[in-house]
Amino acid sequence: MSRRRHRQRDPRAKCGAQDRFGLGSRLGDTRTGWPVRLGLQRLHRGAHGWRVGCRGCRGSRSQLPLGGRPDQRQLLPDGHSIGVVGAIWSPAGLPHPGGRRSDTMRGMSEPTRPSTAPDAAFSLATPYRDVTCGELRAEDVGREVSIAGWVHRRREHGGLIFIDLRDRYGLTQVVINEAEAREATAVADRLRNEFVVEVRGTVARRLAGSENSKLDTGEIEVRAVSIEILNEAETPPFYINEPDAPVDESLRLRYRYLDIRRRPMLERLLLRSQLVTAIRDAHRRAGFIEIETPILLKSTPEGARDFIVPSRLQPGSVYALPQSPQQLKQLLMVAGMDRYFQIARCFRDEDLRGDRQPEFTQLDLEMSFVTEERVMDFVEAMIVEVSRAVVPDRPIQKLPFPRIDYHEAMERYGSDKPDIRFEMELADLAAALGEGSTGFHVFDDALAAGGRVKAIAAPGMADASRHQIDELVAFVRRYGGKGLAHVSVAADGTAHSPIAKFLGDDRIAAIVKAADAKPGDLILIVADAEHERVADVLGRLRQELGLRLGLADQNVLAYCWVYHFPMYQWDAPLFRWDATHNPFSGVVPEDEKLLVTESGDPYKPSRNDPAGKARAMQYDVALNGWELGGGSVRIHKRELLERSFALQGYSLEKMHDLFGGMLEAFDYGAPPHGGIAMGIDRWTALFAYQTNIREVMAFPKTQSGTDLMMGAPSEPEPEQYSELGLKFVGLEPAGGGAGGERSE
RNA sequence: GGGCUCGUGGUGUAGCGGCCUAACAUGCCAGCCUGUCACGCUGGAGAUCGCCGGUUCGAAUCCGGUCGAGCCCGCCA
Repeated sequence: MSRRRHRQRDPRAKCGAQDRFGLGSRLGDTRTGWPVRLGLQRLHRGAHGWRVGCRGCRGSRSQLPLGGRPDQRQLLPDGHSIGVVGAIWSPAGLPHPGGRRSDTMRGMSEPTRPSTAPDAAFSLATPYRDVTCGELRAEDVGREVSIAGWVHRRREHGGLIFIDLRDRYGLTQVVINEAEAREATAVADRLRNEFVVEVRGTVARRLAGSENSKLDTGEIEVRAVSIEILNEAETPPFYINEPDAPVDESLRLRYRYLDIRRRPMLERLLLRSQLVTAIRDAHRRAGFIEIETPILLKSTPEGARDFIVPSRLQPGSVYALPQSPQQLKQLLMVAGMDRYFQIARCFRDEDLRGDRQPEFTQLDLEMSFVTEERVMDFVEAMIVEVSRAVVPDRPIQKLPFPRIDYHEAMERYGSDKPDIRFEMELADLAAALGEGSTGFHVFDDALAAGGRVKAIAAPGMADASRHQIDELVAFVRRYGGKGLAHVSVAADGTAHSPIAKFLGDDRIAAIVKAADAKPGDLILIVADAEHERVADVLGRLRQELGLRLGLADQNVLAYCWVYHFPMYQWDAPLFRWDATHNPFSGVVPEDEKLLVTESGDPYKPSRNDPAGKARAMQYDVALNGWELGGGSVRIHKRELLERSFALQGYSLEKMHDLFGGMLEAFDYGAPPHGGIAMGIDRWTALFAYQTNIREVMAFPKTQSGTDLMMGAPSEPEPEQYSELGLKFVGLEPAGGGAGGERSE
């Protein structure tokens, strides 16, 4: 059984991006909708043979032994297309042990396509239906079927009533003819949108000329013999049958179960399911095992705020929900699991954003006996495989992914998650401004204080209006920039700038050159005594302009790595070094000697310690300007871990209180290990052309952390307080109620 | 903790000091219609403009507060 192409009228199809995201590309005809890949050019190391099968339906697989080499692709008379669908690995084998990177890529690049269609062995028929609303075709004409679903729309023509019946799988037109089915007509008269009904009838070809090419089931209709109302429905609070009708989001959240009936949410949840399926498949094939870790954990003070769960059995004590399974996955490496992964729910009690929810999902993985390169190689190959499987139509900008040193990323893009879909890189103007005073005190002051003057050239913005410039200045100030100087390069190549009278023409010309500005460009200059601020402000400006000016191809997936982050960041008020990412991150071997203090006492860190220069074996993966994931190779030796923790301001005692179990475990033979965590919500959102992860979550929370559907959070019952030995303090006397301040 | 935006029949919007006894589209209800598929036609019901207070002869419209939602800064190892 092949579940065929499901395409519907979708007004968003006018938008190329949305069209590409349409179901058609993924739920495509399993025989023809799947783009043919020319697959493996040669067998990579570690593989035991080719896996051969129908590239379309993935059925009838056979295996060829090592050495055998099937033709790329062969079409069989029955329509199956035989070709290489993958490689056979030794049991749970490593796809490319020690393989070169190119081998890695090739080895993992054959996607196993996740499908939401069930296998033939698992019928969707139930006592209420023989078929779903998406599967009847011309060849089914004459069948007597029972079909169930929601009333999508009703069209009445006197004695003739049409019902579009909807379920997850599609839309099928039911016709009720008063002359043929008097009782069914009486029932159909009562039907309203979203009623749940079961229809019995005969599949018939539609009258010539009345086929609907917008529907997969458009060649046929079900002529109703009888209709049973399984459940009536209130008129919904918003349109379910108009996918592009705007609806206030809080209303959608309050009635999320109705929102999910709508096509766009359904599509996104399907996409998410496919993503997770592809992830699981890629990991299984690479020898990873999926292990669940506890949700009730021990609270640690660092990082984000913990969600706290009071313990009834241990009154006065609390569990914490995991911010990530970080320590547990490292313990699994100590436990010898070698390769672990998990689709893990994580919790952080921090303020929300469009890309941040209090609970979210990570792909969490860890590998033993690895180096940074080894982890990045695998993760990259996995990402490529998953991307090609889930969004096969979207090109990946560059393979292998660019690997950019942290400092280089900050220099060139002003961001540790650069959007490399467009250029507009940051240019340093120090050399162009020359020695001595520039004549413009803003620049002079910045440079004299050891700061920077940097610029970007915004293409085509030379004749920006005063209003536009003001807007950019406001933007810059929002992120702590003091101001924004600009030089516009006219079409004839001449440069104009309000600051030309200070700098002089020579310096302006040098700036144009340094910024690599073309005629028509607008050079935007930020100066600050703190070079981090210059990078941050210009980086944000670059990202903003890249999107506003349409420089970024919405369809491209531009993955890149940023690696060798600084190990620590000085925390002035607390007088200690904070781990920039993960307190367990390892230090780059040649920087290990830097993990010392000026004072000589490891427990007395100070601002000028060599540790400030140490680089971590830390890598982030960015996608189109979003931080998609981050990880590191960890410290696996207790001595070094203690030294690092000492710099981070932990006394030996505190260390043992907080990480005692972990440190003890490291005494029992911890292998070198490293891993990464990736944001599943963000990944899905980017795949779905969304900028808000709520759009890819079934039941998200509002920006104030409430669930508008369930009414969470809510005040506990008095018995719950007493059982837990809790007492709320500081709530307003009456009507404080839900959503009040947290109390421990 | 802070800044900005929004809140008008079921839904989406218009109205932004008197012309509003609040408009439009859609939905809803009723009637007609035997080939529609965003069916069509006719008629009808439905909001006092989130809430509280103020300014004014007069407030949906201005001001203050409050509640809710969104975006952002801080925060998020």
